[in-house]
Amino acid sequence: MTTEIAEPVNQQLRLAQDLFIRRWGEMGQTWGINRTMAEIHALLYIVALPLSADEVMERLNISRGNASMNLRALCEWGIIRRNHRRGERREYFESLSDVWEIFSMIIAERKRREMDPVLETIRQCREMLEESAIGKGAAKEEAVRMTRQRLGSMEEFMLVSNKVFQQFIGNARSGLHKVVKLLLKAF
Amino acid sequence: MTTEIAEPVNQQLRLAQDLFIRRWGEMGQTWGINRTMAEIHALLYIVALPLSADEVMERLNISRGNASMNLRALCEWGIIRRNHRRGERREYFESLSDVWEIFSMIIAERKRREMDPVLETIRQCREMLEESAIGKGAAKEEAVRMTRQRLGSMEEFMLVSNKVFQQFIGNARSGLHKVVKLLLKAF
DNA sequence: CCATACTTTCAGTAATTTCTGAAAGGTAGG
DNA sequence: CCTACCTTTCAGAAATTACTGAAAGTATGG
Repeated sequence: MTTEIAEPVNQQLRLAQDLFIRRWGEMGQTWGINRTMAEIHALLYIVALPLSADEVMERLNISRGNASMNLRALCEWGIIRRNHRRGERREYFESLSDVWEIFSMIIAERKRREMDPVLETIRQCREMLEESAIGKGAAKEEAVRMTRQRLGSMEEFMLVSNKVFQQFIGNARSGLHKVVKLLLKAF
Repeated sequence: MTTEIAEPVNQQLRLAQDLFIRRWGEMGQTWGINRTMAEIHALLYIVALPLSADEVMERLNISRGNASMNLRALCEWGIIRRNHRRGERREYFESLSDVWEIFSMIIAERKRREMDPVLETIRQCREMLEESAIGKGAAKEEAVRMTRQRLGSMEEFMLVSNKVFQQFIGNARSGLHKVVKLLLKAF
């Protein structure tokens, strides 16, 4: 009974989901995330159900290998979860449901992978330009002073950003809402 | 006189700058910015001086065409500026000096290019799933309800984020410092 | 400890992105 | 309106990144 009535609805649902998935994939690309990975996450998020690798590969028209690798990467980012069912061998995957939590995970991971190494490099650069490394008089040279100043500003900016992100992460869902309210009131 | 003393210093300065440039280029890639574009910006930022296209291409070992295209893209992002000198034909380029301002520009541009289109798509998806589009009973189907709920959460999240960014942008340098202090005190 | 039912890996290939260099396009001064 | 000097464009080449599919790996129930 349900099927006869539901068919056009399911079609429409599918269309809407596909639209979202495609757009999300495009956005991912411009943020350095490969399109398929973004699409898989969009799919799991939008259907709001656990899906097997087979269902994912069929729905997105991708190979088994591709699905497997990207599902694993998404698990490593912590934004989808593996999901065993007793009495079944097949594994299912589902997206975290809370958007705030999803973005916390992404921010935390990006900080660790990308901000931290840059901070380390800046520290190294500053060491290379210390008086002890290039001589006392030399450190006063205009070009050196300029570069040191720029390194300092960037370091300060990134340290402050990191602290802010730390707060976000530490406080996850309720914290984020709180932060936002504060921000909006502050101006 | 200066040159004899300064030579090793300049070498060391160059090394430190190159280290920063290379790392910044790597980070750019993982954020969806091509390496050369990130490197050019890193160079202009770190030397804190206007450079000509020729100087850029020589320093980074890239072709004239590549330099030209990426310098133009950076200008479009608003994070470097063209710089004519009276009595000279050659153009010079320099980075914005304020890190907070640089990131404001980047955030504003990304919002416009990437967040806004996604928001538009979400609105479209929700329309496709309204009662008027699929029938009153159908709208109650579990799968439809779930997807609508997810679309709604994502839209809310992005709208709030956009508002926050708006504030950042509108307030630029002093505003950002203010925001940060508030945030850090809030917990 | 085998058969089954899945998952992961990875070498080769396809698709995409980025870069080059030469030609065409400005433009300012003469 | 030329010449000298720079900048931009873009077709083709190079480099990078993503994907496939088949073989190898793993775990579970009998």
